[in-house]
Amino acid sequence: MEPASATEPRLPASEELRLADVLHALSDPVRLQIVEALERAEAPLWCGSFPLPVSKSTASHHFKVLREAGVLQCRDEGTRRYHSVRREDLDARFPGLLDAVLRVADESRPSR
Amino acid sequence: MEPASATEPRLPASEELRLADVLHALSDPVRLQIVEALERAEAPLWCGSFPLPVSKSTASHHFKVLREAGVLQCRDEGTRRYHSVRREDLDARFPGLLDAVLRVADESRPSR
DNA sequence: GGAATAGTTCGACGTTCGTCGAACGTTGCC
DNA sequence: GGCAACGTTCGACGAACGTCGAACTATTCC
Repeated sequence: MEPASATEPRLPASEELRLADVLHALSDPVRLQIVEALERAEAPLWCGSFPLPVSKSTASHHFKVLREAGVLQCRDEGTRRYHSVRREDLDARFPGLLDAVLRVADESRPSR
Repeated sequence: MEPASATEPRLPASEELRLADVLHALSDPVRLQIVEALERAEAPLWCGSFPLPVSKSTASHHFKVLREAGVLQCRDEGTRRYHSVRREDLDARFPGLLDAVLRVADESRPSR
């Protein structure tokens, strides 16, 4: 398949974001952890810049799910792919959703 | 297994609600439709009181998923099992989450 | 008792999911 | 060029999911 022009691997437009897709993307503990780490950080992070309890290929898969649901966007720089949360698009389409998810994410993770 | 004392088929306590479980429960279109209908209605509804695009056994399955995630509670009355959304518990544990989901659910369903 | 209604449970089926290691493509650096 | 770092893709695997119809239980009403 397309060698992936990579820098913009088909993100859904903000009006095309589907609630069920976003909720599904956020319903996995590893992906929740990714979104949380990304939001906690001030600057975009690349895939390998923080620890995840899964292999490299699995992590790549989770990032892809989050991108395709419209939760994350990315920007390639050299050999790294920097990810960040699509805050504005998500807030415009689903007001309050991400806030509600992130507000509880950090307290619910350790107790799990 | 247990013939299900039925009226209270082990709902998780409100402090035990897990975010990933709730998000997963809400990430299916049919279940989203159920929650939406229940919230739209003023009184609790029983399973067969509104149309769903699935069979009776599948609908029963979805209600069970929603109950076990802690999204719904039920009360048996005669041959009917009335369901309602656990509004207060959800709002206490995940403030704003249900509001955010339901705010967008009715606009995203027809356009889907 | 018998019939009707409401919901659950039980296989069964095909699909999707999460996970992995191995192989591969890019990019940057020596 | 060669090599290392980074991420994706490709099977493969078992587990979980969504769906169905059939059988079953419990309740209500005649």
